[in-house]
Amino acid sequence: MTESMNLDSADIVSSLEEFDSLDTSLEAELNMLSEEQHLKHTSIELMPSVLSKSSIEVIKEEIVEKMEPEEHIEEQLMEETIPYDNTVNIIDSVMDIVESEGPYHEQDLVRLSEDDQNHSDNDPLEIDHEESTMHNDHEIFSDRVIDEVIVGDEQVIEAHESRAYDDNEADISDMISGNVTEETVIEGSEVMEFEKQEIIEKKEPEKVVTSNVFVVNTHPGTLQTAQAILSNNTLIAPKENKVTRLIVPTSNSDTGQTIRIVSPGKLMGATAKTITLAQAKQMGLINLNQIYPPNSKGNVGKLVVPKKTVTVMKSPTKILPAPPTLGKTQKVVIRGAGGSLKAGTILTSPGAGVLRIPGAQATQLHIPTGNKQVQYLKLVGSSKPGTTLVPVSALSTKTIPVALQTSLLNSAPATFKVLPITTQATAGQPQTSQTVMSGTTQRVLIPANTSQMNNTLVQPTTPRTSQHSILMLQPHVLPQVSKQEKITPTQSSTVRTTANGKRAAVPTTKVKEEIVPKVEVKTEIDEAVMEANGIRPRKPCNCTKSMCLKLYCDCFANGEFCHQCNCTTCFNNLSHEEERQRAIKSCLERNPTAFRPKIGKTYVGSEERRHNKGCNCRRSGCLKNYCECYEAKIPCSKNCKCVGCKNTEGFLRRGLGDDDKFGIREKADSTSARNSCDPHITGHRQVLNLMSPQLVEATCQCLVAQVEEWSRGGSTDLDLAQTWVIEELGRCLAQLIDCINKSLAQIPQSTS
DNA sequence: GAGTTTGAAACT
DNA sequence: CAGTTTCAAACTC
Repeated sequence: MTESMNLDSADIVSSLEEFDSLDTSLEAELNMLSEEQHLKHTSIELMPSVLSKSSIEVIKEEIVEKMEPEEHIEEQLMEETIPYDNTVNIIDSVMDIVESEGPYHEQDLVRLSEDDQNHSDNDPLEIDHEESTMHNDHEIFSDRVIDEVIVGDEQVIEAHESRAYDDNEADISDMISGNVTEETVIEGSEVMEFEKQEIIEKKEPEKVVTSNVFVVNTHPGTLQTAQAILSNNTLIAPKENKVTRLIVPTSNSDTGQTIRIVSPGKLMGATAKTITLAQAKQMGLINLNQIYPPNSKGNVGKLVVPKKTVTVMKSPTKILPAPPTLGKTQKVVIRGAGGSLKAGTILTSPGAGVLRIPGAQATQLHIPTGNKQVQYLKLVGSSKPGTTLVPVSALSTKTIPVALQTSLLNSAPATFKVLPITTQATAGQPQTSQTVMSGTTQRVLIPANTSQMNNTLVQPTTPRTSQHSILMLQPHVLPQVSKQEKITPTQSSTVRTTANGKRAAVPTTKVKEEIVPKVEVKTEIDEAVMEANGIRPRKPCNCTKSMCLKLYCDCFANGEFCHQCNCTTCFNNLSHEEERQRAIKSCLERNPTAFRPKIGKTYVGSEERRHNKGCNCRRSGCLKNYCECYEAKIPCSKNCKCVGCKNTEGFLRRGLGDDDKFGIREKADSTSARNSCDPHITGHRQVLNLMSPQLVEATCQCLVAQVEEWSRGGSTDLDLAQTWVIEELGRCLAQLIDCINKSLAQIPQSTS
């Protein structure tokens, strides 16, 4: 990953943002047009071709006509969603797409990422077509996710209404219960001769006609196909079909027919999508090459695979620990070429389910940014013994630049378990090569073409990837790793302290290669070295009364499941996910930022991290670990309300005399690694010392801390992460320059 | 390891 | 918002 990934991520984010408004508009439009129907049914509406400009104009007029007599609806929608004019703009946007050729442009409905475009010729593209909903600004996660499921030769787009981590009671209830309230599937598949014109031309409002469009119940374990009822030019899916699959004849895929998916939504009443078949084709949703001919049974063809969905996600504004996955679908996108599993394929597994990938296929896993559930990928090679646990660090990277090695996937299908574990994974999992820790997670930086990665994961060979991969492993697996794997001397790592200052960490990260410099540090991964470096796994908690569901519990406060703790009556685990979610909600109600890092940055240009809330120490002088500031190895700030504070030295600025809150200056901790500017060393020697590897390392620590902080904050905004890192780099450079200047200014004095 | 101290979190 | 209680970690012996 690296540049390509960055571009890809940026483009994805951009695309999502661009589509957000359109999606919202479409929803508003559909709300107006099909309000009555979609309140009761999951329906699929077929519309005449809108591919031509004139047709679009017609539709535009129809929309206007339908909107005008319903001013109350319009007003409501304008309040909650978009201005009316946007609806027209949507049509224009659709028209633009129809008129354009090839991959999208920025002004189009969806702009393809660079990565996607690279594969657009041959590979269907995955775009999550997520239903947009109107949540308040406090929602934590995007509320809807569309997952694409591959079942054998079939692929289905499922539109889920995912959990909304929100203050909204209903949303929280959904979140807790794990309900999936909406699943809509479009699929071209085994279809009898489809008489499009017959359907379209039947416009008698109340006439019910059995169509040749089939709605398939795709509930697990069932595959009940029923002919959809055609009513008022709308195909009404059977009401009991919670998950429906529209079967469209292949002959229609290149027509101008419009598929309108109308599904009941809980938050805004109804949600809907309109996609023309031709548009879908052009977008890659429908790949004609994948339309299989009817089989020997005559009217049953194979499938038209809508390979693309479009996901619109709102940037999360809250962090939430380890969301539940019960009843949810996990999605992993296979990138890269090779085999029958083409790039862009989206694999899903229900809950902590299993993804089965045909052998020798995958080259890269992509975790959608909105998929908060997928935090670990447990790669279980059926063709090889052992498993590989691949944690996804709060989706800080959208793509796991980890290829599934061919050998792992050869011949027999590999099994991929998506484990909804935050940080404390199950012990005893055989792991990969060298690991380093990052607080609750550990990252592995794997040099490209490392032959030692044979049994685990290797870097994809696609040219857009860089020479490194990241694996993030749990601290507890380190001993196992050290026993199983040989250390690669060229592996890179850094040592730093996490945002909350409580965890020693040695992350190696390539989240933004061009931003985060690498520091070569030879590391032997064993506990002795870890301890010597001040690295240690997160401490287990000892909670006895809080059931680990209050912020007293560090595990819970850090958004982690308890694992190998000494706690009693622990509810901070998957077995008590419902209680846990309630507790999370409760904490968030008390303090919306409860799960955000306590240690944050000051304003741009500032040099230090600081405790966002500040401490309130009275007796410790802020010189014991009782003090959160001291524990985090940062000086107390103006945010603190401490009494008799002696923790006033600035991080990396000790001795510079500019950060003494109370004029008291005591060395707080001799073991602290925060001092990169020793005031006792002056002159050229000081300058040289300043330019030491330690300083570089410290700088990297700060940069990595930014990424981690961003990650822990639950944000999926890569631009924000980049901004943070750049700002931090600027601060570090400013500090360095400041130190050098001051050192140079002391040279005449020291030498004289 | 038991008891004490401490301060954040939770509660009123 | 302030005062009090609860809690678990840090600390001391």
